[in-house]
Amino acid sequence: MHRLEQLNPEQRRAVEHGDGPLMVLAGAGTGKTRVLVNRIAFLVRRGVQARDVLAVTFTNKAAAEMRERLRELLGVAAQRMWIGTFHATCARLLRLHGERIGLPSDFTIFDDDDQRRILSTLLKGKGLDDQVTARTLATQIDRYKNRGEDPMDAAGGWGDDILREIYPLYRDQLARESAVDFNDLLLKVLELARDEEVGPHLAARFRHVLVDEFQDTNRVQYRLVRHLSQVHGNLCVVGDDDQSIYSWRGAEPRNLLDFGRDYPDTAVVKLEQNYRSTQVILDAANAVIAQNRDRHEKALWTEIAGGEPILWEESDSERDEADFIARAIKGLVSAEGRTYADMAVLYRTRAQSRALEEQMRRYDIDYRVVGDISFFQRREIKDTLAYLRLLLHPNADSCFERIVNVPTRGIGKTTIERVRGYARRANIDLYEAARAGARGDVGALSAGPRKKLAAFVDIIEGLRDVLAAGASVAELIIQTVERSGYREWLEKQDTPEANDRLSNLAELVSMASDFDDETDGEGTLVEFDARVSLWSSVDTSDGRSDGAVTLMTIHAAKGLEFPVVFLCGMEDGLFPSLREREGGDLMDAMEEEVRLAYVAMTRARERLVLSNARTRRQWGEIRINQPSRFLDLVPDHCMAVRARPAPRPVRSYLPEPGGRSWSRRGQRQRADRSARGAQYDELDQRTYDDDMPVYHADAESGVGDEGGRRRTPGRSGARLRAGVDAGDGPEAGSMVSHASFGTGRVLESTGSGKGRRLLIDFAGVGLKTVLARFVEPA
DNA sequence: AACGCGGATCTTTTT
DNA sequence: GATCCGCGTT
Repeated sequence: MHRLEQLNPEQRRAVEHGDGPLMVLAGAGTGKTRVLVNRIAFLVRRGVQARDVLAVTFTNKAAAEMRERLRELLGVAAQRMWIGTFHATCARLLRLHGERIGLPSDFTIFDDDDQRRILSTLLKGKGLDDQVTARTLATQIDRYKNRGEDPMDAAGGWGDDILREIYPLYRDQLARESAVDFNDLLLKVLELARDEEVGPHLAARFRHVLVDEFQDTNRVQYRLVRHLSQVHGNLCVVGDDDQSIYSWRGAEPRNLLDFGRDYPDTAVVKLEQNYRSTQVILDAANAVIAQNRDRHEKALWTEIAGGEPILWEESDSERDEADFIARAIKGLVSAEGRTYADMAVLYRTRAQSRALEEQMRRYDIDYRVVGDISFFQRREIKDTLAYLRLLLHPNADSCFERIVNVPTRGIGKTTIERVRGYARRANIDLYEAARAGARGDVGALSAGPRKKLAAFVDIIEGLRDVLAAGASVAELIIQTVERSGYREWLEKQDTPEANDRLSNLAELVSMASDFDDETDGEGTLVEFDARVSLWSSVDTSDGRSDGAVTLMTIHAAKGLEFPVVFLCGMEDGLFPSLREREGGDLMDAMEEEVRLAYVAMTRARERLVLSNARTRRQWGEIRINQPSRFLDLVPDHCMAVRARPAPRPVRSYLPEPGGRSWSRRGQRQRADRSARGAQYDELDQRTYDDDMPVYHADAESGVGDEGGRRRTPGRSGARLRAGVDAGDGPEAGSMVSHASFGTGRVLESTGSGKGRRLLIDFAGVGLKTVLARFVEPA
C-alpha cells in the first residue's frame, strides 16, 4: 500500500491534524486536493471507517476524481465513502430518510429547465406571463431558498406580489409530482435535521466531514455542514476566499472568512507554496488580487523563478482576436513543441466561444468546448426522460404536458385544454384524465381526439408493462424511443439536427448500459434519473482532452490548470463585466470580477497570454470597448514589452480605503492612489443602456480609425455614428404607430442603430418595448 | 393542428 | 446572430 504522498510541512500538518475543526486556506495551485485526499487516507488508516467519512466537492467531476485517487491509495474502501456534491449527497440522504418528512423515496429531481417550464405554465395560467418572465421568477425563488428563507416572506419588493401568488402553486405542483428542485434537495435535508428522530441520527452519522471549495458554499449548505458535523466536531473545510466566484448564486465567502468565529478552537493551516505557476504569473495574479480588501492575507510563492513574460495582444475585432489566438496556438505547437492539450482559452461569457470556434476550425485546430449546452439539457434527452418520469409518477403533470404531443401525434391545444378541464373538475391528474378521455368519459371530446389520446395512453401503458417486466434501464429507454415514435419521427426529418438528436439518444442508451453494468442490473430507473438530473455540463466532459485545445468560461476552469492559458476578451464592460446586478452592491460585484481574473490567471503554469479586441459584436451590434482595467494592474516587469499597446492614463477603480463605496451611477469619484498617478474616469458609470459608443452595424468602415483611438479623460462616451442619422427614428415624447399595437407615446429610447429600442405607452395596450425600426411617426 | 414568420430578447457565471 | 415565443395562415 502507498505511503503518504510527498507533502510539505504545512500540507502535512493539515493531513495529520487529529480531531476537531480544521480550516485549510489553500491558495491557487498549493496542493489543496492532494491535502484533502491524503487527509482522508490518513484518517482511514488511523481506524476511521470509510463509510463514516463524508467529503463534499463542488462538482460531480471533482467527486469522481477524488474517489479515484482514494481508490489508488486505499483500494475498495474508497467505494464505501460518501463523496459527492452537496446536491448529490442530499439526494442520497433523502432517499434514505425523506419519507419521514413526507417525501417518497422515488422522488424526481427537477433541474432549472423543468422549474422554469412549470413556472411558465403557472404564470400563463394566471395571465401574469406578460409581467414577469419565468426566468426572473425562478431567480427570485432561488435567491430566497439559497438563504434558507421562505419565498412567501417576500414583501415590498418589485414583483413580490406575483412571487407570493405563484410560489405556493409551484410548491404544491412539485409536491403533487413527487419532485424537488435543486434547492429543495438541500432544504429538505435541513428539515430532516430538525426532525426529532432523524435529526440526531444525521448529526452523528459522519465521524469526519470534509468540504472542498468552502468559499463557495451558501448559507443553507453551511447550516447543513454544521449539523452533519455536530456530534463528532470533526469538520475540515478547505478553500480560498480569493477564489470565491459564485456569490451570484448565493455563495457566501464569509463562511470561510468567519469560520474561526463559529469554531473558536479551529486549527488553521495556510498553504502558500504554489507548485503550479511561474513567478511571473504569480506576481501578476497577486498584483490583481491585491486590489481587494477584506481577505485572508496570503502570500503565494513559488520555487519556479522567472518564467516567460505575459503577452498582451490587442486586436481590432473579436474575429481578429480569435485569429490571433489560433495562430498563436499553431505557433506554440511548432516553436515550442506544445500540444493542443496543453492549451486552454478562457473567456468571461459563453457567447465568446463562437468566434473562437470559427477560427479553430479555419486553422484546423482540434478543440473542445467545455460546458456547452449540457447533454442532459437537450430537448430529445429531456423528452425521453419525461416519458420515463411519467411512468414512475403518473401524476407528473409537467411531464405529461411535455410529451403528450411529442412527437406530434395530433393532440393539439384544444384537446389538451379539454383534458385539463376534466382533470380539474374531477380533481385528478392529467394522465388519468387522458385515460378517461380515451375511454370516452370526457364528453367534449369527439372520436378523432379520443382515438389519438387512446394511442398515447397505449404507449405509456405498454411502457409501464416493460418496466414492470423488469427491463434494464437501457432496454427501457430503447423501448421508449421506439414506442413513442420518437426514433421514426427524427429519422423521417432527415436533417443534420435530427441526426444529431438521434445520436444523442443513442448516447443516452449507452450511458444507461454503462449504468446497468455498473450496478449489476440492480440500478433502478429512479437512480438513473437522479444521476442524470444532477450531472451537469461541466461534469460531462471527461477530464481528458484527447489532444484538443480546451475552450471554456473562467468559471468552468476553476480547479484546472494548463501549461498555456489564453485569457481573451479583456475589455471593460465584458471583463470586468460591470453589468448591473439586482440587489447587489457594485463594489462587491467588482471584487468578484477581480477574483475571477485571479482565478483565470492562476490556471496558467508557464505561459499566459492576455488579449482584448477594440470592437466586438454583441447582440448583433458592434461595440467599442476599452482594454480591461485588469490589464493595467499587471506589473510592467511581468509583461512582454513588444505586445503592450502604447501607454495611456492608468485607471484605478477602487475608492480610497475607508472611503465611499461605489454608487450606481452619476457620481464622479477620484482616487489617485496608483503609483503611476492614476486618474479615475467615468467608465464605471457606463451601463448597457446608456451612452455606449455605438455605430451602425452596416458601416464597418468607420471602425478602424475612430475605434482605435485611445480614450482620453473628458472624451469618454462619444457616440460614433457612420452614415445618416435618420436611422435613429423618433425621440422620447413623440407619437408613433405600430402595426399591431396601434399608436402610442415614446417614453424612452435605448440602444441605437438596428438595435434601437423604444419604450412606448400604447393606448389601450400599455407599456411595450419595441424595436424602433418597427414603428412609424404618427 | 402543423408550419412559417415576425418580433422580442438575450448574454455573465451553474449545482 | 441565434433562439424562442406567439400569431396567423394552410
